[in-house]
Amino acid sequence: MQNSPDKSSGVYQENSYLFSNYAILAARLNRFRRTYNRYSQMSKTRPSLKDIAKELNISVTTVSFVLNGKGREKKISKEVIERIEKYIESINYKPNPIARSLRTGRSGILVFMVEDISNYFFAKLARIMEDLGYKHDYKMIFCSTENNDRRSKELIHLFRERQVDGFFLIPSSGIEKEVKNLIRQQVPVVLFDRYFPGLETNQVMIDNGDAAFSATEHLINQGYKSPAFITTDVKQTQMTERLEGYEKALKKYGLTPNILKIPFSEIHSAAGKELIATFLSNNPETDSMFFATNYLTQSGLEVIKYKFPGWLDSNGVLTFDDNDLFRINTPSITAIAQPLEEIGKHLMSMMMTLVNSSKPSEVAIQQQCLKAELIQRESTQRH
Amino acid sequence: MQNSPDKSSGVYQENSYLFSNYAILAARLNRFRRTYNRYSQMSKTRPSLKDIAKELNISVTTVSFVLNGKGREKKISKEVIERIEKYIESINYKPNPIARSLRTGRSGILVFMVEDISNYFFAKLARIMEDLGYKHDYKMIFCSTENNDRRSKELIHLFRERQVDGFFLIPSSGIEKEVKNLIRQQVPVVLFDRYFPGLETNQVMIDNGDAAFSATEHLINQGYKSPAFITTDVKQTQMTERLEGYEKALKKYGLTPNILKIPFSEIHSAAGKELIATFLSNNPETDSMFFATNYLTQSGLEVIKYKFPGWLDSNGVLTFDDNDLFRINTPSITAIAQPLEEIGKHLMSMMMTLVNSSKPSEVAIQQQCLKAELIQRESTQRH
DNA sequence: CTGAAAGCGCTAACAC
DNA sequence: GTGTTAGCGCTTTCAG
Repeated sequence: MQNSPDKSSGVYQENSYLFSNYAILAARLNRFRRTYNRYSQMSKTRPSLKDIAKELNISVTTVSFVLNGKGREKKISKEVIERIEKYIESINYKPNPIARSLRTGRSGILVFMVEDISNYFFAKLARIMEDLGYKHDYKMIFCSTENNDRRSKELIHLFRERQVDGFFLIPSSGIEKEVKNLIRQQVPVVLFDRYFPGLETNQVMIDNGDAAFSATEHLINQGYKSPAFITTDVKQTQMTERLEGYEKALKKYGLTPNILKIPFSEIHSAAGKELIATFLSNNPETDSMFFATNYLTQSGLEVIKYKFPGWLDSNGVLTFDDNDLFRINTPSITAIAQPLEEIGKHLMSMMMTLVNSSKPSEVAIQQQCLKAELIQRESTQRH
Repeated sequence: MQNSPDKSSGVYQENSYLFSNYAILAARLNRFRRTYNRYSQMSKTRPSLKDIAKELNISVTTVSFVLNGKGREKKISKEVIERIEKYIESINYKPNPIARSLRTGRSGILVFMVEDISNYFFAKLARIMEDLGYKHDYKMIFCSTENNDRRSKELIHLFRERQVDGFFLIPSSGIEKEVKNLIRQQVPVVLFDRYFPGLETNQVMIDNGDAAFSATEHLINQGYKSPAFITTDVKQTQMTERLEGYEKALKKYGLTPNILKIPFSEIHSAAGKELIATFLSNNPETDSMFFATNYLTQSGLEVIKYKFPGWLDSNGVLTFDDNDLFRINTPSITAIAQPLEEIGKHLMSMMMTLVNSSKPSEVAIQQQCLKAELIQRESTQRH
């Protein structure tokens, strides 16, 4: 028996190996050892599907089916379904999501990647998305890219590996290729805030150009003759469109544009504030400033407060992106408010159509362009 | 051969099963089918450890060891190590973190649970933690509990299941049991902002009582005779300590406390603002207000601006928690600033000692109580 | 209708 | 030094 009677047969060769007494005993020993370890750990480890099946004397398959609500579909008997559900309930069993992810490739997690989660606009939107995700049984996770390509790429990779089910993305300028890749690999992606002009993506934007145009027109209508535009040197759509809106309005009224571009790296620094101060000194005719983002406005207000006190008494200020404290400031600041709730709603509904499709890249491209609202406050009331 | 010669032997019985022609063939068929499926998917699927091992003609063990930097320890030859590393590099292989988590029970993720991620204080701290985590090779994820027990518990469960490696927690009042459980189960937990008086936990707090005392004393020294304290009805430590600090100072100077407690549910609502307005009307002797949190201050400033214009010209305002815009406001607002960077630093270093221990619950309890800083601004300068 | 078993990709105990 | 293999907990195909 120890030797295979027919060396030429693969089947027998395989068996001859199995028949070696040593091999058999070693295998059994191993088996016992595993089982032992299994039981000795049992007390600390949570019950698994297998445990439930064993306890109920049915197979894991059946339990799994019931667990995933496929009981009826798989024609499992009512009594069995009930018995399983009752037991699961009673021991408060929850399937291990990691194991499930490993098997299914899905995770129930959506990522929300913004420039800086501590910025008011992004933080508020994140909060809204967190609740919306919750409603759809998705967990949202957030991260800050600093509008930096390397960091964005790293984060995309990281989450991709962790099997997140979809990306809400404020893209930094150099990640077009990564975004394309995600889409090609059937990963649901929705862009917002800014987009790639050459790339057809699912996205929800606001009409930056229109909003900036109206805002500038508002300044002009209020009697300001020389509105300046304070922006950054970022070349992404959200910024270029705002600039164009401003320029278009000035052109319409035959005024001369006056633009200050602050390097992105300096937007939170003293050097950035210095640039604003210098600009204001060098352009004394400026009777109003339109800031392209809320952090620029903060810097601007600080400069005005400490270096040009009284400037606001006779001059105007207007900002893109609202903020609770702009309402409270004296004077309160006229602001272009993005419709956060609406943005969130559209983002989530687009994402849901994508995650529910087996071929997200073949879902018809969805694009939304929302209107922002100009909230007129004291800072643009001519006295 | 088909029948076991000795039915009484378990060994032979097992083999007799294996020897059934049908069973063997079915098994082989299955095997082939799987393999086929495997290869047919190959093009879309990322390379796995097994693929690498096959390609390099070595075992997965060896590759795994090298991958985890155990090459030297396991005495794997230099050439092999190099060969593996080069290949891994060349195909840009990254191990699947889900599979790794399933196996190891760890995830490389830390959770940061706060009351409301869109609140300035929490958002800023989150941003700091995100960067600190990154430095220690941990991914941070954030979520908002709304200081609500049910939600906190759900989130803790959710993340616990997902094998997060540790919790930074601002506990809501009713989750003491859950926190205890986590600790008992050897899950690293660090509390901050507030704590459970009866429970010895790893924590980093600030000296709320001292800060509130000094701030109140500052008001009194500035000549304010009747400072009011505007707080919420929340009974957690961060709030009760602030209140005590205020009361202690008033007592020291023989003044009468005047306290407004706004229900937590109304802190962001119009009703909350109404309460402040009513308070101010009913207590005309109030010559300064000390707000216990930054959102109360926002409400307060709004009420003052729209219902009591000019009030700030002769009265004072002071706030717990700083905010960029308090600096910019006119008048700029005197604030108690928490040392965010320092809090973050301590939180992370405590967490690292916990995650690096095999028995986190046996690590000596670590507690830090940091000092907050009073930043004097215009809103408390007597004119 | 239910069960057996493969396999997701990795780790690590153990064999040799 | 290196290879074999069980097993983490689940899903799902296929058999019967």
